[in-house]
Amino acid sequence: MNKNVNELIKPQYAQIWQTVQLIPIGKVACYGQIADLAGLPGRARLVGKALGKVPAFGWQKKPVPWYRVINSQGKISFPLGSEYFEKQKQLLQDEQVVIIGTKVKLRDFQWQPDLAELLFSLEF
DNA sequence: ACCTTGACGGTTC
DNA sequence: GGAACCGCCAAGG
Repeated sequence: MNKNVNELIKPQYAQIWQTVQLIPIGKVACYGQIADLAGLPGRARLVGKALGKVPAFGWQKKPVPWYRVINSQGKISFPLGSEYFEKQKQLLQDEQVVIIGTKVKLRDFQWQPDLAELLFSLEF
């Protein structure tokens, strides 16, 4: 039909990846928050699944900053001490995000998207 | 078509 | 704080 067929095969993933790309450097977002912004309210688990399938070399020529997504309690969702836990922690700290123990202070670092800006960026 | 799997979230105790 | 429980539902087998 058209060249967007690839995106239509897994439309949910595409929307999720696109939304994650909007999280600014030095900020974090929750799985549920991304789901809501992507137009998939209540599907936080799907966000986790989609992030697990992020293309290693980016998507639409841009990287998907998967590490800026954490759970609603401000915690990294990988098992403490696992390879990916450490990797995510490191990448966040590289962006000056402060992690106390295993938690990020959401009050200070959670992304608060500007509605107008969002409407401009997302075209569903 | 049925069953299991999730990088989850909220509610409750 | 934290642990147990349950609802959620697309995707993949």
